[in-house]
Amino acid sequence: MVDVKSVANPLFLREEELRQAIEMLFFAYRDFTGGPDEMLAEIGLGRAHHRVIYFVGRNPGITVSELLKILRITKQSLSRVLSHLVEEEFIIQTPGERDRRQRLLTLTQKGVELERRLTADQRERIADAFRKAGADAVQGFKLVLHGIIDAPDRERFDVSGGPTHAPVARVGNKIAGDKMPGTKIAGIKR
Amino acid sequence: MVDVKSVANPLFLREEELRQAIEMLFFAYRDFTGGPDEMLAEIGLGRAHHRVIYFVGRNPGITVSELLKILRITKQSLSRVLSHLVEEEFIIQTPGERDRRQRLLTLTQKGVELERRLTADQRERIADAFRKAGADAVQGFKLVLHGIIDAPDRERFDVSGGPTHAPVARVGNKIAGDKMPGTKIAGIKR
DNA sequence: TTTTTACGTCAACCATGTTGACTTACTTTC
DNA sequence: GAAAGTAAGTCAACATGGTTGACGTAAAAA
Repeated sequence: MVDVKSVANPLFLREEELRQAIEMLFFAYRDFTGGPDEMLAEIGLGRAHHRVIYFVGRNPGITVSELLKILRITKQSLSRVLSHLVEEEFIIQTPGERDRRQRLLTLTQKGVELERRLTADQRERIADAFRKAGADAVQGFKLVLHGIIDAPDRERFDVSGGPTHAPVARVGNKIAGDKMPGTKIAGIKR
Repeated sequence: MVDVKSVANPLFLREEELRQAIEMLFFAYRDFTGGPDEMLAEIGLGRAHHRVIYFVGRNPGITVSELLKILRITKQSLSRVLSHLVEEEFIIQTPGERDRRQRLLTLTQKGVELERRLTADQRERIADAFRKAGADAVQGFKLVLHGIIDAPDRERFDVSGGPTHAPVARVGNKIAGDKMPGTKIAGIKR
């Protein structure tokens, strides 16, 4: 039989569609973090360490306060994981050149290796999903995620639709102004 | 100038694209849970309570063990939040008819109201993102998320591309067999 | 009747978040 | 050059929500 609701009541469909998205986000995130969590547990680290390692790896020389803005946690909370990572030599701190109050954070070789192992798992999961879904779906995926992210962080991402069907070398089209001089943040590298 | 890397080294682009997706997932989930978290804090509840309320609301009469499978936490952990929710009369437990060992979970009116308030925030965020991105992007979004989710839970979702351009009344096309007789789980309602 | 299952409970522990108060070193401003 | 502001760290106390392990009760299944 025909599903009456979807024909007679578009509002139900909308509600249903949105709930589906909410749930998929829940399940996807749960499974997305599952792999790394297991690896981390084996070496006595947690998800919080992963996040720090990830964003330091992504933004070498990042300052503590920049990292705090990304993670949206308190410095006391960060301190716990960060000092552990420094003790265990996954991360080194070097005083800033221009401002010597800053402690610039960088991964050590050991840190880089761990980061690779952790991210490899997630990258593979995403890559599989991308492959199955196809290039257009990937573009849609990014567009929607982009819209879900709060405005201040949204501009970290260029989602303007890279080379899918007709690869075009986009020349010097500024997408987001650098808010933090001297430091490129999460994913905007041009 | 043209970005040399994306032209000369497609592997770099791929790596870059995957990392971008990883980060967007992080930011999106962080912001996606932010709204409800604030509301919950005001009434002395946490994200864990939200998840329970959500999935009970979605699956009225769900058993404890089914809920545990969805949440992937221990029963001791669930017990803490669940018994609180029962005490505060957001949820009622009724013995199963066929199997009287079971405690079937249902939202009270108070529970339904809270669920609405919490989910409204998330639904609005998703709806905005969907509106901005367009129908095709939404379909891509779902397809990719679907691929990210582990196989066992994947079949909770019908992602076959509903009515976007040409609405078709799909007639009795079985998408996933019921694994749990008598109980419809998260998003599969036909 | 025995065994298995669904659910609950007590206890201890851990990871990771919070607030609040205070310190140190360095930079900026007047 | 002194005062104010800022980057980072620290100590302490607490909350939330996960974990393991052991044990109990009632009902269903073998």
